Amino acid sequence: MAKMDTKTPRERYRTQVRAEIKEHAWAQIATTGASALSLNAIAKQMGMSGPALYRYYASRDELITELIRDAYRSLADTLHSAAVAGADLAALAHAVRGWALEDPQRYLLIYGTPVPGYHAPDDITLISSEIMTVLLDACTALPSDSPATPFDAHLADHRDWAGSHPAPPAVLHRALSFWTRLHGVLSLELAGQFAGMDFDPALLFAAELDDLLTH
Amino acid sequence: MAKMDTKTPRERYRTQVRAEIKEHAWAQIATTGASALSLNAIAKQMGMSGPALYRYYASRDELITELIRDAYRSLADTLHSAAVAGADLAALAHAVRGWALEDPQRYLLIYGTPVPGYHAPDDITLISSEIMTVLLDACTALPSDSPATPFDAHLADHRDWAGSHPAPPAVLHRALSFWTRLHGVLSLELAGQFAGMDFDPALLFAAELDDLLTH
DNA sequence: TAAGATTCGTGATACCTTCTAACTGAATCT
DNA sequence: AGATTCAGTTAGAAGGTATCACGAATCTTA
Repeated sequence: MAKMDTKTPRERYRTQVRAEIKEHAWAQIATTGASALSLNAIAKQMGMSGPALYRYYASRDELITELIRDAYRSLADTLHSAAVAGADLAALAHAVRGWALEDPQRYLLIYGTPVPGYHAPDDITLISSEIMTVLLDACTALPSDSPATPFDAHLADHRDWAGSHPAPPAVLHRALSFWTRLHGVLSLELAGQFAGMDFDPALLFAAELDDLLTH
Repeated sequence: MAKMDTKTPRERYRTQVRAEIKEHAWAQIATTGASALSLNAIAKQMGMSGPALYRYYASRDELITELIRDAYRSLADTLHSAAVAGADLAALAHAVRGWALEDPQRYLLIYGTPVPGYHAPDDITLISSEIMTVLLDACTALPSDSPATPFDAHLADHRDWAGSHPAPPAVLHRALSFWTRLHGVLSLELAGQFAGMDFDPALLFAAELDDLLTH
């Protein structure tokens, strides 16, 4: 396919610098949050002066978009490799939780408060549908004996988002519940909303997951 | 109690300007998000020049904190008056959803991505416990026939956050599930994560609520 | 190998932002 | 009436994004 030798040394240098920029960006985001990300600060940390960074990323937005893309990619890969290793829905849930706790701001970059005007490029939407596919597969593999709800009927007519996945409405419903419920616990935990209360969020997560699997 | 005459005309003017500043702030937040809130822009919109605003709010953080406080207050009032009007858990859920859809950024200001360093003042924490109390009351009023889970046992020993509320562990558990599940659907909807998929989020919300009430 | 083209990094600059400081003028208090 | 308080102004520091023009290093090509 492509030339094996990672192309010219200049491009190698270029991609390496881009990677280094992203590493500093992640470090900064982890401590200050994405909204306070400063290209200037990154440049100084790397020993070069301000505008030099714009040779590698056209704008702050472009860098953040790339970070979002990488975050999605990382989550999709985590789930995919878990699924390949034979993970069931429960294992998938714990994989997501582990991934989120590894770097809370990375999770929140994807699923947290969005900037009103921002629209993710199509390739990112594609990755998110990859994730949904893994989820749907895992839900399909689960026995489903719950009665059809009104929402199930609605989903029978609104299943474009599942692409060509042959899952029945009940499975689509389960996938959505899985997503929203675990996100509910996880996002509140990561946002620190459970801070004062001293119960263990992991147990709430487990309880929600159990309820999801047995009902 | 206090002097009825809303105090001196100067203080009246002061509080009126503070209110006007907050109104402009909310308008700005609704369109640009809280992270892009600009004191300068607000000042210009009000026909006064930049630094004048610092007579009313010592810093950008102080203004945002006040907005957060007002948001919490508004949500607490909404829930409280609904409860007083005899709302059950389902009605409470719809009250929350209505309140959130009224101004998505206001909801996300409370429950969205937090700034890592930020710590809300105590009086805000107090309002949030007010909300929790209304929720616990509504959960108590509901029949509860589910078997005790391991998480229930854990909650029996970690119930400080419920204050002096006499709710049994199963009710505490239900309140937490109520909170996290509805937040799960709501936050993903408000964040636009359901954008591509064309199902109706209201029906997913209703389905989650129904599941919460019947199981 | 030498010339030409490309690309990297720099400093200068424009225009934002938050926020402090010094000053003016008007309203309020004594 | 005189003193004080307080709103609002301009100026400016410090820091941010982003563009531009220029020197310097490197790659390509003849």
